[in-house]
Amino acid sequence: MAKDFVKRSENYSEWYNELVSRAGLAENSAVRGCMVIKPYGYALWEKMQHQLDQMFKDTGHQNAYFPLFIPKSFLSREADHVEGFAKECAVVTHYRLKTNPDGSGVVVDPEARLEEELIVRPTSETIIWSTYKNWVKSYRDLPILCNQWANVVRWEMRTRMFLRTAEFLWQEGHTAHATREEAEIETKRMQEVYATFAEQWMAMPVVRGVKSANERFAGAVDTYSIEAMMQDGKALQAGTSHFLGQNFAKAFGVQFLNKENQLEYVWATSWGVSTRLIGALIMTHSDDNGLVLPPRLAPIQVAIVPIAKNEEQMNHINAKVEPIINELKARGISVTYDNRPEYKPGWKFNEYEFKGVPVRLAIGQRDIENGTCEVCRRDTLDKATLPIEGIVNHIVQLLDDIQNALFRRADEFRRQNTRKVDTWEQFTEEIEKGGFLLCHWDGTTETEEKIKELTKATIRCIPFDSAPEEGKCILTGRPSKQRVLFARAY
RNA sequence: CGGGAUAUGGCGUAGUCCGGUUAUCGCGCCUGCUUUGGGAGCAGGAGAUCGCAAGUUCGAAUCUUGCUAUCCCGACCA
Repeated sequence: MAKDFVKRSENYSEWYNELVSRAGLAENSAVRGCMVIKPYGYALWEKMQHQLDQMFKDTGHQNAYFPLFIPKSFLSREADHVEGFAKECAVVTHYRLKTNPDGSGVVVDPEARLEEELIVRPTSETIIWSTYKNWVKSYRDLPILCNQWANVVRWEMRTRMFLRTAEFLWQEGHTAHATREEAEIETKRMQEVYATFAEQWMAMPVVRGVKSANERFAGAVDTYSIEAMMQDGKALQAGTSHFLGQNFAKAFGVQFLNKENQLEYVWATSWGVSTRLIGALIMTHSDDNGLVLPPRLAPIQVAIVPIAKNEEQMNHINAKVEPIINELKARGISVTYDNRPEYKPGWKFNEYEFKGVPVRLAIGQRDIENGTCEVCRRDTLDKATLPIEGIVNHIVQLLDDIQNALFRRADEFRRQNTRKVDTWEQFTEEIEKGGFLLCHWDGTTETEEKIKELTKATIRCIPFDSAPEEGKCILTGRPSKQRVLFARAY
């Protein structure tokens, strides 16, 4: 057990913050609401990025990059869009500083005021659609399937590392299509890409569904999301894919000539996931001993710790371990051999547990004599002493087992904390326990907002796998044809 | 933007009510020796204009006023 570490069950928020900093993922910066992603956290992000990027390319997308700054007038072209983002935009008004006349530091040069203010992108729809206008003339120019890896700024009042920071890293895909059908297929395809990534790579089960009007992206016709359940029972929106209809095409005048030589507006989608996924990963698997990372995303998959009483023993162990390292690397497994003399084995054990390294190998004099090593798996902390002969095959299999076990554990947790609720009384009681509640809802925004006001619970999504079923709205008693997913959310 | 709180070595803190030697302790850091199968022990050492500014006083981390920053609770969070 780690020393002085806040327990998950005692204070989930504190546990989360301390875990993020002690595992070396990130820390709060001098700039309010912003976060420094440390090397280990960034290595994890790079692993995620790499896999997602591959999946985007496999579905026909290309990367591009658009400007950080958006002219203020662009943002206001789409009415819903500007309303949704206006309250959280950072604005650039000047382009120059000058020495303070009283000699103390620098001040903004009032002469250098921009004619039109620039907005630091909170999302790039507007700048991208103003660009796409020039790219699209004919049906032959379609579809446009672009993705950008970038940072965005949303001036949030209250922030939380990885989950909600003023600046964050993400990818945003923006596509243009000739037909509604094609755009709708694209929207769902990307939602499925996200769901696959979450489940197969992050070992995090998600609910696929569509957002209610209230929770929809500003400017979208439909928003599809993947929703995950965190260990404290709260929901986390882990990724969204929006069908934008022709809203942005009309706002920016993006038209094309179809085969019949008629002018048409293009159909659009946008979709994104962010470094918030790291927060999701932490809150899905980690425990009181620190981070638990799924093997497929862990920057370090295997850590090897030698236990030597003197230099001679260390030399023996070094020699014994070298072929194991080479073989692991040859199998595409990332491995760290930590023979730093300044730290003791116990310290290293704790350190790698904190960092969530899936498999740890310990080799000491005892093992050298017996031709064995100790294998410890991070998810269960089970230890086994096994022959070195064939250990690499064992590790390859073990990494696979851990990946599957993590998913099963998270899936089981989610199943246990998802309940059907049919009365208001039951609802107010159950929502306090956390978890997902499947309930009937009359389909109106007013009811949804009333429920939010009374219980802080929101409709996370209308799940795709929710079968048609006659019922009565938990609040109003009006008829409903399907259950929707309620939860308190991050 | 409302309500509450805090600000002391790199980090976490005692001291503040009731002003008075050289500002407390732990972690971390440096040096040395002994250690190494679950965060080692001992000895020595470095490191602080007590958030900033002004005031009261023989004397301020401590009292007063102003400012700044941060945290928590609300509001906000496509």
